[in-house]
Amino acid sequence: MPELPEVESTRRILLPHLLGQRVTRVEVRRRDVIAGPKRPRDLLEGREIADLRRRGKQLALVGPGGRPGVIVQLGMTGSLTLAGPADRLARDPHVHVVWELGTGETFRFRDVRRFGGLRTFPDLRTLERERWSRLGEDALSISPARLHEKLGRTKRALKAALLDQQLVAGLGNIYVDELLFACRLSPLMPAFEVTRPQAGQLTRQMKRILRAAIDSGGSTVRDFVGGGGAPGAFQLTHQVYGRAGLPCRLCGAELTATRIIGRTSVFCPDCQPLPRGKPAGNPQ
DNA sequence: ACGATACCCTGATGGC
DNA sequence: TGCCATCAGGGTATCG
Repeated sequence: MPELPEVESTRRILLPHLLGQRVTRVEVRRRDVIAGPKRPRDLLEGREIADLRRRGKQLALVGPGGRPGVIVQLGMTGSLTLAGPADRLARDPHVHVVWELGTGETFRFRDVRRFGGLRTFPDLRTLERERWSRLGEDALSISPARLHEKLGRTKRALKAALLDQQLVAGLGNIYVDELLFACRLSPLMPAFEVTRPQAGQLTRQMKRILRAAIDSGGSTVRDFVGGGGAPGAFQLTHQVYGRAGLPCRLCGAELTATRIIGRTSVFCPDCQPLPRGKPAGNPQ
């Protein structure tokens, strides 16, 4: 499922094909995946694509001078991929919006489960004010001090806090599990008990893991495909995600699965022990 | 205000 | 083979 690395991979693949290209036509096949005005011009028809930005797991298509701005949220199963000129092929019921470029290339928003969607804004300023200001700092740029301060202000389980996009933007279930394993921290420990050195380690490992994942084109779990339609390869290196019941790669203990805020969470009970005392919040 | 929970949705999977 | 239940989960609304 698309988290920061998958979104960034998508951005990098699309960038050279989209930047400076004029959108000749936008075909909206499913209007209800779009929030805000849904006229073709609100989706950049007739305009050039001036920028492709990312904050956390969100991508924004930006027109000249910042007008208009369109947020693309991939959700669980969404993808934004390049394709050839028009589709004469069989209609894919999960392709909801198609952009045609002056070059003859197209790109499309496809989302099977429709947890993702698009959101239009008159300009980038409004987009930033109304949506991106609500997101925490991007996981690739947050400082240890800032992360420590934010974690210190919540009693939730550490994993719940790291999944909160207002606290830090970009982490999802996969990378949080991998991050906590790399730092030997229990997903169930109270966030405020993270020490300053541990926050430093979390920050470093977070960036290391995310960068490595970006370099391998993202994780392909179920049906993520990058901007070029090819799957990523990072799932080959997962240490805990999807490995419940299997032996820990470090100590051999059986990896445990539990649920934290409704998410399956896998960790090593030996390598990631609870500091002592009780877990945070209600891990139901 | 904060934290927990329900809900949206479809496809894959497993049991019978 | 088919049918049903279960599971996956990001973001948001809503509840206490």
